[in-house]
Amino acid sequence: MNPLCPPPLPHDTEAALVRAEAHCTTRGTRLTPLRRAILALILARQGVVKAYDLLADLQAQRGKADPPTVYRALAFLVAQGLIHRVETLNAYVVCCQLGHTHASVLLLCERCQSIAELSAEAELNGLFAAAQGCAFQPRRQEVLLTGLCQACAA
Amino acid sequence: MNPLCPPPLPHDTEAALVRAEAHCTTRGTRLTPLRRAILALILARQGVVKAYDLLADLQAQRGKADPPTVYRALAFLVAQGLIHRVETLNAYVVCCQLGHTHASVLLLCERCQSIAELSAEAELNGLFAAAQGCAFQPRRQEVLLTGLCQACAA
DNA sequence: GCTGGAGTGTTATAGCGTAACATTTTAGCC
DNA sequence: GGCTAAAATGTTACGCTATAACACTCCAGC
Repeated sequence: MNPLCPPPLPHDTEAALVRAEAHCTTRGTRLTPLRRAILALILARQGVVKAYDLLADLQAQRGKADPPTVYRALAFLVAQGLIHRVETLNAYVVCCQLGHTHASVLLLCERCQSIAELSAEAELNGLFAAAQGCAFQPRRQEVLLTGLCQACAA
Repeated sequence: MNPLCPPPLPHDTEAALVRAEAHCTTRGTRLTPLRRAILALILARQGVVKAYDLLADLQAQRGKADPPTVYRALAFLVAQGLIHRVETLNAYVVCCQLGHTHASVLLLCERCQSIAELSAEAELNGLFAAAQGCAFQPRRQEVLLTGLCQACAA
């Protein structure tokens, strides 16, 4: 049982898109061609992606595109739990566990900038409990650990 | 033992400045007049502060000021552990526990935007351990819980 | 007094994100 | 099929956030 998330590189883009489509259908939302295209671009970049990079990609594909187009699609994908926003980087990563709303912990390598996703339900629940102990009602979390990935630490 | 951090409002600005000064002296760094002034402005605003608000304050005080002036001071204060940067908000808050490098967990109320700071060493250590279990070497963390503060939940 | 480094001033610009409104597309209904 | 309301997208313009690059000042230590 490896809690680390994805096979970091060889995303199977097609399969991921099919899964995303099913995920949206289940939720009664629509993965429109535009949204699907942008998700595909994110998957194609395999890692952390910036909005304006996607904008450039989209412009390359279609000749013209403006920021709101990208940002709206990103907002939708985040809302569906298909991608995560990484605040520290002003960037986005694909979620590796769509379908089951999970507590995400992101691991960012400060050397190679790679991102992995950790499943740490128990630890996060501890954190939530601690907050509740202070009469704070947590609803969602943003947890980013910065450090060295296995490869870079070697 | 209340893990929640500060008396939320009545910061004793003078005392905090004195403490900050001592903190810097200990570390061999200099809380220059400019840095001190900006820290004072942050303290005066009692809560989460945006860089350009500080810029406006500084301009009001001194007639002229430019972004790098503020950002350099903020970078210094963050480096000294005197304030925290809140990525999600592109904003800054005073640290309530200067002097002992602590693992900060921020609690942001999504209704009134107030920020509190939680001491949850044990839970964070659990998180670090989980990351290390995946051969990731964490160095620092950014943990933000969003939800409802005691007042707003009532 | 010279020098090097830290701190600050100044100008310009890059990067990130959204408001507001127009237009098109879609789904549901008669 | 045609109608309507809501959702989605296109388009324009702009505001906020942040940093690069270079000049200048100040001060400690020799």
